[in-house]
Amino acid sequence: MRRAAPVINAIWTVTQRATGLAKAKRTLKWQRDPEGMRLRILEAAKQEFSTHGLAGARVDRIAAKAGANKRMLYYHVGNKDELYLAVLEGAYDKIRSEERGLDLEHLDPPEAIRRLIEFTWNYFLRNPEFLSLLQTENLARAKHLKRSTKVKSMHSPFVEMIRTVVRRGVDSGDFQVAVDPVQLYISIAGLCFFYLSNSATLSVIFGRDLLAREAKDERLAHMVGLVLAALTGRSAELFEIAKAPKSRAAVAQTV
Amino acid sequence: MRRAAPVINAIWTVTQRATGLAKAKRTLKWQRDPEGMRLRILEAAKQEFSTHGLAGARVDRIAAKAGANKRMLYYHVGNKDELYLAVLEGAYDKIRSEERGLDLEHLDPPEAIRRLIEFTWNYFLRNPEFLSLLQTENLARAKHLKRSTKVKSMHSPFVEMIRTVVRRGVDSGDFQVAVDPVQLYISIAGLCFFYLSNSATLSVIFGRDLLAREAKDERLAHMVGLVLAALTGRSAELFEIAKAPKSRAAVAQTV
DNA sequence: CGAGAAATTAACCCGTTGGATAAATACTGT
DNA sequence: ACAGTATTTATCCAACGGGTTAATTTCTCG
Repeated sequence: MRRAAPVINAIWTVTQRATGLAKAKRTLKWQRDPEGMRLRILEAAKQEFSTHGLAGARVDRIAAKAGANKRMLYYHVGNKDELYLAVLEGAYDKIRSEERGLDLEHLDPPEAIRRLIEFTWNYFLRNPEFLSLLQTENLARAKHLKRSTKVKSMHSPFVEMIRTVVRRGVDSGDFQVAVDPVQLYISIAGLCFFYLSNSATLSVIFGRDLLAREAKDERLAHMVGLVLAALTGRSAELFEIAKAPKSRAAVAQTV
Repeated sequence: MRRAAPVINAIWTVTQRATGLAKAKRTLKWQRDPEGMRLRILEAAKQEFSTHGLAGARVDRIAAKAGANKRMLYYHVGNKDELYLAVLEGAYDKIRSEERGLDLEHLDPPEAIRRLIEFTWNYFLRNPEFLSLLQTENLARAKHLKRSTKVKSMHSPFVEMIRTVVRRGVDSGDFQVAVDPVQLYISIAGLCFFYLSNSATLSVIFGRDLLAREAKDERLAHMVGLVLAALTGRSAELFEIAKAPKSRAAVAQTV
């Protein structure tokens, strides 16, 4: 916590006065900005909850990070639990909206699956807080999520996407099996999620940095190869295609 | 837990006096049992840390659950952090020892892989606290694990097992690719881990109980099918074999 | 421009919690 | 049996942390 709220607001104020209003009649100690404040609070809370978990999160730290007075959290959002739930809902909202942007319908089935895996992988990489929040919420046995009608109404478009892609793949002969789309969805998410969410312990156990550039590339190739091989039945080719020369060398080394 | 320390000790004492020593000269208020005490403390701590996480765990609750005076935790193990690390080390020690008991060498490769998946799945099912502890530790970015020379020296025998199994499978023609054993290990663990550790949120999202008997059976079948199909290249047959009639119906329904 | 509402700050409250201190009791070897 | 040590109990406490109360300041609109 580098700095308390009033300071930030003071800075803003000074700047605005200097540039915008020329000669202000008196010194403004702070400035109103309810929407901005709410956003800063939620952003700060997201950081705090994802790095410290629910119980480990500190309300004072959230306030400090948001450049706000602690009272503001309760004024704009609610108590710690409500704050946490708001963050969680925001996180689900965000991923759902990005998921909707992914159009798999016009791709040929194997390519669609590849895209799906890549999206999931990259989304997790770009939003590590999402992973942490899910971990935290599961540690709490989804206690809060269960009370959220908002999240429950946000259906992922992926299940339906996968369903049609798989159907098309089976019809075209690309795929050999009509997997349950929910299972496949969970498998893809799981392959990505576990590697990233557990990278800290796994890195210690294996004595190598799983988040290094090469390791991540290799992992993506492996996952795409694994899933597509299972669906198409052509493992050899797929694994080869999936792997960059560098990665193949790494495999040879460890195998 | 069921009973507080003094009570347990009192009961023990009474029993022993009544049966063993006939007429005890005076009433014992408590009994010494350093080893037992330590075990009870660690067991209670495991429960507490796995259900509440590190920050959410309460030292007083651990003491109560262990049937001990709070002071005992510090006397026998150490402060909260040391207690947590001891629990974590115990958890790793346990899984490693069970892993060592799994002999895959004499099985034909596909069967070996199936056994491996089943073991992992069942171990996670039987030891949900292990999953929680890992989640907690990863939330802490493995801060404690990094300091544990003990855990770092406990190498999982699985990587080597997988390496030889894969090699044998490739040689025999059962497998089409020589996957990196570490990647495969992580994938198998991930498929199992994610489903179980995130079952709470996933169950809410999908509106179905992922821990119901049938759902679990179906999941295991799916995972075995997926991995073996990828390795052998014979997806259709494997998925069919893997699925019980009931599960197949479920798939048909959702596909 | 000024009064009332909205937003923000400042200060405090009080139960909780990890940890510590000291006293009491049980055990062990001699 | 008894002295010395190991184990356990009984209290205490200072800091922390979530939440609240009350005062202050800014903004809006008639």
